[in-house]
Amino acid sequence: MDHEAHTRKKFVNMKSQRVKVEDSFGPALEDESETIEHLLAEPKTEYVTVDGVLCFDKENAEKGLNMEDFSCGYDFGLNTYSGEFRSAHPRGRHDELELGVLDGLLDEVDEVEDIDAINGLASPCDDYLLDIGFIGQASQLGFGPCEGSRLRNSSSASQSPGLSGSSNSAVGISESSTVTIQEFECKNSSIDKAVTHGFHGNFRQKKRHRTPIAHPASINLRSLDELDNDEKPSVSGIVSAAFLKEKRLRKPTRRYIEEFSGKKSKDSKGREDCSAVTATENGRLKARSQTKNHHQRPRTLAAVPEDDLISENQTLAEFRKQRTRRKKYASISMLESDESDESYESDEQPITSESEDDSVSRKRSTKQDRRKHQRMWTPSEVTTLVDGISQYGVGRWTDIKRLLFASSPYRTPLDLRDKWRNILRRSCGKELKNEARFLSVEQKEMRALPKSLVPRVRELATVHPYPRQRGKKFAPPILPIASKSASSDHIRRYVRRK
DNA sequence: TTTAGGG
DNA sequence: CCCTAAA
Repeated sequence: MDHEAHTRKKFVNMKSQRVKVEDSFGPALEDESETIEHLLAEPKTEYVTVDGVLCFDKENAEKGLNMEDFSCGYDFGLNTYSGEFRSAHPRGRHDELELGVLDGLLDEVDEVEDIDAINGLASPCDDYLLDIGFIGQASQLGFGPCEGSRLRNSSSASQSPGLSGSSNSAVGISESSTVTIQEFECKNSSIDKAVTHGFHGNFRQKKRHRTPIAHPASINLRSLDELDNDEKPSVSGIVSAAFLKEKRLRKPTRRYIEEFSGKKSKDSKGREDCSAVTATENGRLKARSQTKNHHQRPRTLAAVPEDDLISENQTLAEFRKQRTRRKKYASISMLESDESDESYESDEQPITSESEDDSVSRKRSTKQDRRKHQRMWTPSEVTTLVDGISQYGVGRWTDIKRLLFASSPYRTPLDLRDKWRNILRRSCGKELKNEARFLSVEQKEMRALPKSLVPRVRELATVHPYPRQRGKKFAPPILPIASKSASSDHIRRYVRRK
């Protein structure tokens, strides 16, 4: 009795902490399962997890699929979990421990996905991992060493041996289970699909279920669609659960169809390397959601690793394009190791990251990926740029980059050009205009180009009317240098501009 | 692949 | 900074 109450309370706390929702749970719930129901319903992620897994489990049992390792490890997690909660026997002696651990686990996760959780629909991946971990915990605690060991076995069967040692600590178990999931995910795509599907589908359907395995492709698409639409409904759990279900039925976007028509033929196992770099990718939306796996290493899966990389490269031509460009410039100058940050670091993310590191990077990548870190132009840089322009001419951005900015990989020729454009705009047009009104004097100083440069800039500006100069109508018609041939051009410009 | 322009 | 069209 006491335990029950205590349990509930703890859970409520836990949930509200994680989802940051006012707990609307009824104060007194008759039986345990009821309680669980509510708890799960609120932050629909858990709910989904359980359902999905259960379904999956059932599916496995019925179909007798040959996914031993996965279904094994997973089943246990699930069975354990559901059993634990439905049994209405919180098992006094485990209560404290369990809750503690769960709490801890959630905390841990919370750190990782903080904001996402608030948004109601945490990014699927996060949930994914979270839930796995959660289940792992539950199983471990609920059933004690027995189940724990089984779980461990299952995971160790397909996973690196190191994890099998963590039989006793709850953390160890959860970790191993998590790893197992990831493992199989990159190992067996069909399973992956099925599971993903299960996770995001079947909200209220405890008994009936679709046949995930039967149509891996469609499922995959659908679940990916889900991933794609990470516009997170900021609704409370219950509502969004329904909403999600609704959304689930939407047909996948064209992009996904295209993208995975090629991919699914080859088992889309590891998507690691794309995930990390999503920051710079064009189709950012989708890739971001894949950040979950990006740390899994090839190691145990001798069979697959290359394959997926290839498919990845094939499908992400754009991305590759960008990346190669960056790499090129990176190779130009390897110095300034600490300056070449995100952009490059992300390239080798899969290698350096660990399980823990994983969460950190994931957080980061989900956050700031809209723009690649904006870097202020230092006066010296500006000087260099102007130097380069006067030296090599306007428009030779690549040359200038290569020769003068070789040491700053983050400045692409494009950046140089943009900067020049800005400089010009400022130097010729109304110098200060209105833009800097809110800036302090210091800031203005900082922002304004070095005085020594102004004359040069002006000079260059007169020589090379870069964009269509609006401000510098000082010497527009004259153009001492280019009298005839170019003058017509300029005239045309002026005409057109107006 | 690089530049130019527009956003 | 980002994106695209042109070259």
